[in-house]
Amino acid sequence: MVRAPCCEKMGLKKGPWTPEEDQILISYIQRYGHANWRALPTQAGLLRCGKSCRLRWINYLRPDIKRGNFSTEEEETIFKLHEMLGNRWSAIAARLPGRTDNEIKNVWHTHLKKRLTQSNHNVAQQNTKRHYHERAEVVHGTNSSKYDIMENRPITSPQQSSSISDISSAISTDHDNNNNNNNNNNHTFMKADSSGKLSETADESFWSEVFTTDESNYSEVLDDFSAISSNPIVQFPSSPLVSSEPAVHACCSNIHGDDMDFWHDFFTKAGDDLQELLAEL
DNA sequence: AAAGGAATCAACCGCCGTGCG
DNA sequence: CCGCACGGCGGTTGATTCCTT
Repeated sequence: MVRAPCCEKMGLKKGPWTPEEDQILISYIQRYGHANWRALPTQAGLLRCGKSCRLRWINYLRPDIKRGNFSTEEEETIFKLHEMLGNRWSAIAARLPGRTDNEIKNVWHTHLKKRLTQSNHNVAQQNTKRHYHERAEVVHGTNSSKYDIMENRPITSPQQSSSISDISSAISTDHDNNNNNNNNNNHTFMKADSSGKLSETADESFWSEVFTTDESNYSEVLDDFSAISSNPIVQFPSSPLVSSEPAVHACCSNIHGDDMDFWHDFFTKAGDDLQELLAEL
């Protein structure tokens, strides 16, 4: 049996929602839930299509929506996640409790993108290969002068810092200073060894920079990577400050044959020493 | 105070993946 | 397996508000 035709557009209202419509939608969802968006407006007595009802609820009427300006911490998180995920607004929103994809998208296009452009303009994009070479040394522990053991993170000069860290510091240095201790665990990334046990490895900025060296869309790369790995570790961490790179790192241990060659080439773009790093995995 | 441009953001559009029949 | 409805998503629009001159 074929389903009923898609929403009848005749007579359906468009444009801004009135307070009365909002109240009808809120009351209905509170009482009956929203199992079927298409049927909802008819049952609730609204002259709207299901999509419009869903959008209104998701982006505006939900009780857990956080209104108001984005905090510095939230903006910083958006920068980091956008660097890693691209325009996957729903994925970014999932890591920002109370914020919607639409809201984040708007903030990005109205505020943050401009800041990013300005930041990129100011940051020198020089000596990339040398930079990753040094970073690889850090991972191998052969260049302790560039690695703060106590802080478990590399020491970078302003000229070497990534776009992510530049943006972050541009937004706020106080926040970082106040939260360094709390965030230390988030900056420490893990990888799986041959037994599947997690062990400590490079820090967050290291992996961010590895992946941002490639001009291609990071999210596509990540998707490809996840698709070829059966490692159950491949999960997006729940904390908004933790990127997906450790998961990518972890699933290297399951990659063989042609796939291994692909990723070998991919990492080669970031510097010859990274070949050794991948070989370790 | 008025006009015009810029910024903001709610809402729509169209596409895509998924699941049902 | 195919076609369709549906939910979800990202891109875009346009009305409104804010700012500058």
